[in-house]
Amino acid sequence: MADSAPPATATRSERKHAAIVAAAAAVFLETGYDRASMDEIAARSGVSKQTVYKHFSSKDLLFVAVVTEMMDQAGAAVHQAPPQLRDRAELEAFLLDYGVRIQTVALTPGLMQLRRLVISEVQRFPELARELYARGAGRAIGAMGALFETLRDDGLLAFEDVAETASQLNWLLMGEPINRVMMLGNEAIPTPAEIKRHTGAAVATFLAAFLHPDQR
Amino acid sequence: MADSAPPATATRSERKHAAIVAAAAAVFLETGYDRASMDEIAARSGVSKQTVYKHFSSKDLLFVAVVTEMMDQAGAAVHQAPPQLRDRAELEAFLLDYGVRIQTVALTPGLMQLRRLVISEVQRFPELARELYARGAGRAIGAMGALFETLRDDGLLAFEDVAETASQLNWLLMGEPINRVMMLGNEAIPTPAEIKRHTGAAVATFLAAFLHPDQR
DNA sequence: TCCAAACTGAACTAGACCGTTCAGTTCCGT
DNA sequence: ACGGAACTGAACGGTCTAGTTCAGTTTGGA
Repeated sequence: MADSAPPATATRSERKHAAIVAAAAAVFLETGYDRASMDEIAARSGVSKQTVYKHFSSKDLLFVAVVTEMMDQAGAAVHQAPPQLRDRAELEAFLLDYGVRIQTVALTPGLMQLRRLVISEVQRFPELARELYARGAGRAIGAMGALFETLRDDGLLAFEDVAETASQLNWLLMGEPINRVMMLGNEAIPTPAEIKRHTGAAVATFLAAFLHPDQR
Repeated sequence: MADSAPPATATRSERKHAAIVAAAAAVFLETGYDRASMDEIAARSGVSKQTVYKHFSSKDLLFVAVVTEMMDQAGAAVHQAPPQLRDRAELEAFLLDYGVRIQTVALTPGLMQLRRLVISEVQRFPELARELYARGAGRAIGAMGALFETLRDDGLLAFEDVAETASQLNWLLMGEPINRVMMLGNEAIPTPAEIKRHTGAAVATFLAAFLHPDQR
């Protein structure tokens, strides 16, 4: 019910460890930290409670380990190499592709629920929220900023504040859907067609503001 | 410790009612729904537990009443009449003022914590989250869209999709700060100077994209 | 093959908390 | 001023949970 198929070659202890993390992730995401019961996590792992406490000496530590693991998995799906962009058309095509991709990856039931979970425990586990922010918006904005500086050098973009500019693109793309889905629930996750339309509008606004005058 | 000075002219029952709501708001905001204890709410209200249950027959109902009340109070602080804007300079000045004002009102420790609280209970009380979204971003975008249509009629703005355009302004302004503060905590609330700078950048981008060509 | 480490299953401690109850007191409208 | 409604304070039932303990079983490396 909560397996991610750990390799059968692992030792028994490793298999149990993975099963506990997987079951705990499911239970925490479904019920939140407070209502998640260690007994249910043990039952769903197919493991005794004793064993759960052998691997994770408290509910707090298990929670931190589980959330960190989920962030690792989510982060692994996002990376990509910086592209070579020669003119306005290539830039626009890249931004459209990037916008669709980042929304498709981020607006996932699991990631949105993880976000809600982390926010709901921001007081008790502030370092988890910091980490999620750093790996999400922080990372995206940083990487985009680096790309923008080369594009400015190439005379494709014109702007003053890199961080502000990259942040504006990010929130033109993500602000509306991420906040709507957070509040209205995962049923409000946009369809691919909606993502494409919204991305087109956001990229148009961005280019109207930051495309270098020579490129128009 | 949690009083909002209910008028002394009210009946005893009304005073107790108000005290319960105020104390419950504080406790729910501090600890979240699950960890909030009815005993502590009663104690902080200066009221017996029996009386709490006389006014609110369950923790659920008390929570809904308290959150609704907080949303009412927050919503009352936002309204304003649609302005008359004649040229580019007036429009720009209005947008700068609007941007600063909406951020100043929304990026408040109480409102941010209310947002976290509602998000953390989105599964159990989806109607509260829907309501908060409708009264927050939904209302702001709707009102701004109505204004934008008159500005288009007046030849000040040029755009295709009203809702998308109003949403873009909203998230250019609010996306970055609201999401950063949600994750990094209320210590990350921007200073007035930061709000002003960020608003200037957002409004510049918006006008670059949507100011009518005749107005440049 | 053998033994230490890991695991099982179940019981148990200790505490929190919702919602109820009760006997007695205070308030307020008529 | 009086009677009913609201309130107090404390206790209690019932349920749930984190974490521990224990006696016995399984596993896997040397």
